[in-house]
Amino acid sequence: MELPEVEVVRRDLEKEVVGRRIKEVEVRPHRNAMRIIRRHARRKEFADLLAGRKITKVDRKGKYLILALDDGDALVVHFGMSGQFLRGTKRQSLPSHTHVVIEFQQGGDLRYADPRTFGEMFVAPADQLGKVRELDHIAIDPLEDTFTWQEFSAELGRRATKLKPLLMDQKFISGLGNIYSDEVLFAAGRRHDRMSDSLSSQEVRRLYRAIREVVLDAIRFTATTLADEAYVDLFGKPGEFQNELKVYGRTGLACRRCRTPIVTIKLSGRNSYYCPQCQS
DNA sequence: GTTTAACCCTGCACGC
DNA sequence: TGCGTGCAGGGTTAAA
Repeated sequence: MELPEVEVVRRDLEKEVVGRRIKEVEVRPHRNAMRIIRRHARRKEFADLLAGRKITKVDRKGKYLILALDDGDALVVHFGMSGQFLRGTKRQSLPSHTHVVIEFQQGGDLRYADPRTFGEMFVAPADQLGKVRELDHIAIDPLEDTFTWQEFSAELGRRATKLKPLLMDQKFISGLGNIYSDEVLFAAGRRHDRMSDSLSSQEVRRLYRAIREVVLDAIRFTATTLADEAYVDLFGKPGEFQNELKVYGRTGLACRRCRTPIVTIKLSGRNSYYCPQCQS
């Protein structure tokens, strides 16, 4: 789950849970639930920090969600690759791999399910929010106003590495993962293995524009739901950007721009898709 | 500074 | 039908 998916969920949460007061939190008995709240020693410790609190705001930092609470603490959530929030009610049975259920006073609940348990959630106390290790190294967000072409260009100048791992590096720019970095590179006409310090200023500008464009487009199409992954929004509805993908997952299919078959290669354990004709 | 691989985990596709 | 194997993926960490 990458920036667009997290942002769509954030917007849903803003409408659905901001202003609601938490009645009770259940951390499910299965041992994997403890993996999700791994920063807390006990189920009760996590639940007690949330009970009685009202959710006042939902922010996003890279792929992290930050739910602000009325006592200044914050519930920090990362979906890993298979985590999801679902809106529900007490009468609805819990989906399999549900690890946490947040019940609201005004009725209804919010479930966190995550089969592969790469996701995580924890309560950060108000006085430590600024120094949460996972959050403070996160680089600039492509949706922020401060993400300018000048800023991007300057940051790029400090590195000398292959473009794809650089785009996926959350300390360089936040929010891009395997899918969107491939889509960004296609939109920019650059290959995954082009060295970042070999780009002309024109190429840098095109890369910058591609990042903004792809991320905004993906959000507009309510993010990407792949066949083997299960991203859905708060109400279980899949995204639609998978129909707009230009290269990701399209091995052997004709490039939408030039009809050349899309190629896939293995790059440090991750699949990379690109058009050998359009990208250089 | 950069690069690679291993690790965490489960569901699923595949071959036999 | 049923088993074993390998793969996917984000982020961290250790090692090269």
